[in-house]
Amino acid sequence: MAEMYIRVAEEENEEPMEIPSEDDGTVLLSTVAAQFPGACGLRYRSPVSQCMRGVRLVDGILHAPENGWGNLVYVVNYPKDNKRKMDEIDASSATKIKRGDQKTSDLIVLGLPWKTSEQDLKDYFSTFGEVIMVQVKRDVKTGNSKGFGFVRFTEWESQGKVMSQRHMIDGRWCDCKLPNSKQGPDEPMRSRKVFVGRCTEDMTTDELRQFFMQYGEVTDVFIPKPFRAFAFVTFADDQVAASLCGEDLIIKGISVHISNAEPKHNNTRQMMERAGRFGNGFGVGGFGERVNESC
DNA sequence: GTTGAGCGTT
Repeated sequence: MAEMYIRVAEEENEEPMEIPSEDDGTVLLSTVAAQFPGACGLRYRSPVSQCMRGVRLVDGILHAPENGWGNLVYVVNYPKDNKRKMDEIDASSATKIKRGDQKTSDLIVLGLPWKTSEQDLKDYFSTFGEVIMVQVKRDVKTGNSKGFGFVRFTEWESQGKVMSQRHMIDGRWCDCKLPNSKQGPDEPMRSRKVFVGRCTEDMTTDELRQFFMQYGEVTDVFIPKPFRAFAFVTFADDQVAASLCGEDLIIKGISVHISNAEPKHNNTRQMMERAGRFGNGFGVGGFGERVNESC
């Protein structure tokens, strides 16, 4: 069959575009979609009934009406017959991805000279962008640097640049990477409660409540006594809790890490208890029962 | 008072 084109338009009275058919007279949906992204089919106004008719579509192949394609103008069908909606879906998923990708996180700085201070770090990294947190990890007794620290930028671009190169800091080559606590997929969860790691002793329940209120209604704040450097925050909405998991948030200048409130352990007995609800669920000791309650 | 791959007082 000679090369043939059919006339296709976005709307019935718009200027049509000619779309090539295949050798057997059919038209591939993919060919239509190449010109009209998101297209899922074709329709046309029947010269006989004056009604809109759908074009037969089988396995991505559009089949001509009984009397051939003719000179009719075919109109593109979009999912739910609404192109604007498609655009909105695309836009929202795009921004969703964008948001997810552009969240900054703490970077671990490995290989620091013993003498490097937090001020040194801040001075150095500020050349890459606005720095909102630096830490040098030290021995609690001696105060000596452990030779590594953390840095957090405001801008995702700064973080990317810093991660992509080595750094000469006070005479040593240092590396900046995503810390282990951030690697790997964050496991999904349905809990309304989150674990807040790396709390400092001066953080009060009221302060934590005030801070986390910005994300949603807080129904409970629990800080273990004596001090254990972590806390639990429960939200009214599990989606709020889920959205915070994996994030590093800065409270009073301290970077805290939010994660699933389910304890991470590989204790067989506790795993059996959780999985099968063996025993009475109590007597795990410590705060275990608090972790599981209301989850 | 030392050191030089790692991972932040769960």
